[in-house]
Amino acid sequence: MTKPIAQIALPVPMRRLFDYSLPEPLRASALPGVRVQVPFGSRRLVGIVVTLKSESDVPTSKLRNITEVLDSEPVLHALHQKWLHWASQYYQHPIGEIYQAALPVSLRKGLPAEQQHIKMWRTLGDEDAAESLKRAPRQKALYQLLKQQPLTDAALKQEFSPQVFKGLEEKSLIECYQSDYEPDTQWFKHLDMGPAPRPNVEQSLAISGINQLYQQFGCVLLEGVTGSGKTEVYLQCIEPLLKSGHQVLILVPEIGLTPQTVQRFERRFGLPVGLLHSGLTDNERLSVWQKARSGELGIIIGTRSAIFTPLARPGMIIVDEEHDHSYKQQDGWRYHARDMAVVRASLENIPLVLGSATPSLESLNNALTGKYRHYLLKQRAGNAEPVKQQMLDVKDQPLKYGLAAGMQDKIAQHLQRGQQVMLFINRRGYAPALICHHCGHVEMCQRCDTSFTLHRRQNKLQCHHCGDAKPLPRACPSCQQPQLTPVGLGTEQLEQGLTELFPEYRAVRIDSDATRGKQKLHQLLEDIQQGDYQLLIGTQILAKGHHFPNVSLVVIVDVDAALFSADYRAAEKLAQLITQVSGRAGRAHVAGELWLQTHNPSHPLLQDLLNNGYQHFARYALSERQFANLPPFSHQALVRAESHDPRQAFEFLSQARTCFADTDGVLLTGPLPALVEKRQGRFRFQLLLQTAKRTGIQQALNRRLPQMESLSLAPKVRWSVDIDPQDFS
DNA sequence: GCGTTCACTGCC
DNA sequence: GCAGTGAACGCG
Repeated sequence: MTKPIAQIALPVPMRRLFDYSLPEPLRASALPGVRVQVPFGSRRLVGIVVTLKSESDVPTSKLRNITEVLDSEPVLHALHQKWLHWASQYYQHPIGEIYQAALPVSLRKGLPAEQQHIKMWRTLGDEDAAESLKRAPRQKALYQLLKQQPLTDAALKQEFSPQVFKGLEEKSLIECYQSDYEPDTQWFKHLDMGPAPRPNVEQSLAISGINQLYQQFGCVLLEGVTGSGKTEVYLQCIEPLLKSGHQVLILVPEIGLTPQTVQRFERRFGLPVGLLHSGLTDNERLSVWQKARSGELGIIIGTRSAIFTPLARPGMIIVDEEHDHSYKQQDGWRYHARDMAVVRASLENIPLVLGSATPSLESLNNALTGKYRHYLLKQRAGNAEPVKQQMLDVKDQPLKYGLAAGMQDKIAQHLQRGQQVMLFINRRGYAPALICHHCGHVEMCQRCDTSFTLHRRQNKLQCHHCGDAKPLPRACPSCQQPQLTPVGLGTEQLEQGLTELFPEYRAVRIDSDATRGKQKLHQLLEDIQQGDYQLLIGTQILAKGHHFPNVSLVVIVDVDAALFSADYRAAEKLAQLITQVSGRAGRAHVAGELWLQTHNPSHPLLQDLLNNGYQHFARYALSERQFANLPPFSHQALVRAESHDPRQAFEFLSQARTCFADTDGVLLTGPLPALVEKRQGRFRFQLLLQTAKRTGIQQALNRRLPQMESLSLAPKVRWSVDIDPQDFS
């Protein structure tokens, strides 16, 4: 007997499913995992069938009919659904929004999920009209190509401009038609792989260890210093999987997706690689999604949300640079793609490889306790000299553009040797504040209660929290005196300062201001490789995924802020930055150096990192976390709340706290103001929950979230739950 | 007297 | 999240 009720996940922020009745004609096609269109209030929404059942708790009078079934087969298979339900429980996030996040935008809107037709071009008429096209060489070329055989629109558009098609179409020489789409899912039967280099001993160990996990769940932490050949390990683990027709999903950080990496995969395996990143249109995304689902693509490389890509024959998931913070979604459903990958791999029963030169303390702990297999790659290819890391004590030293005299000399030396110098400062703009020299007034963003950053290049003041900008005032808005002085140092000022100090060398700035626009970053990086610039100034962007063989000196202008940050992860982040950039610079015959400017050269974390390296530092940092009972030795959830009236958000969290008062094993901290207390006109507070066991958080929230939802202030303030918070700002 | 804004509620 | 609802406020 077919069941007449369907439970539907709808894209609304409510922690529940909705029951709909299935009219008789739709019963056969409404399988779990298909999309349906339903009436919801006065709207029409696209939802997903979760389960079918015979009865509903909702009175029959309230049940409405499903309007339409949109798919002939499920867009999410049973395992995928199970995974999303786990996520909904783990992240305590509404199931409908999770289903929504797991689908490409085109499918959320209700567009067809199957690529049934493909746009093709063919010639018209029996005679050869090529002669008549003598004066239009492009049209002639296209015509002659199509005379041989019809070709797909997508392939032709790469080579011919739309005008060429238009010209031929108007002469009635070619036409466009729809052909049935037949995916090639049997690519693995005719593979043409390139040669693989011989791995070294460490690589061999890792490769054979990972390959033991064929079609079997297991997590592997591949801890390899930069240049130790992590990618080669990936490649050699992927090879046997592709040969047996399995697919591999590779996650990379947001900016790490370089064309070189992709090319390396394509060349080695002679297969097209599916790419998923923020620059794609909705249709391009859908196309990769479809080809991954049908089994047409062997390799899919993508950023955070690519973890949701369905695979017909999954073989392995790789998370490259697993420590990278861009894997954590920072709004809405705050999932961590690496953690989602662990659970997905376990459900699909396939191996997961986490690779990093600077593993997160979470993953490292799992490796050290034996939960993950652990392989170390310590040997740098070509026996490149490790970069020498040193500190420059800047106490009592006059600083010019943030640089001590000794540092300026060092920079000069390296420049004179014809090498490049890289300088890091994690602040964009010219200066983080503009102060009136006469009355001390500082221009503040009214909505965020933070000082405006001075952007001299664009002649404006900008708030880095809400993006609000205004023109540079000519005089102090408070006392009308004209002497406005920049305070502090940003990338723009450092660039200007270095140009002044070293006028005979060219400086370039790499930050999100300078690299706005898609190809800008790649162009600048290429120019740097070419040696067009000798001084490279930038924020974190410069540390991610790019190698600069001609850089022999790296300067981190100020490390002190991170050492005394309220964020307990700041030291870990700094250590990762220092280690990552050390690996990015220098090559075999150029001895590289890295210098840190600090007022605290005796700081134990710095000492440990510089004397003993990241591996030692990370183990020390872990013991500190254990001592302080911080993650990964405890588990956290952060309830954030914000409101225009500061009392409401605070009061809501105070009441929330009382909801947990008699919940055993939950340590409560707060409500405390957020690190950025006011943002976009809203006052922000947070309440931290901490438990010893991972499941303690879920148990506590399962019991107490309904109570919190029914608090009178709950609908009045904006609030959300962040499981495993990474960022307390 | 009516038009606009705003908080509030239900959505299956 | 969002649309429909009614109460509150403003204006001539």
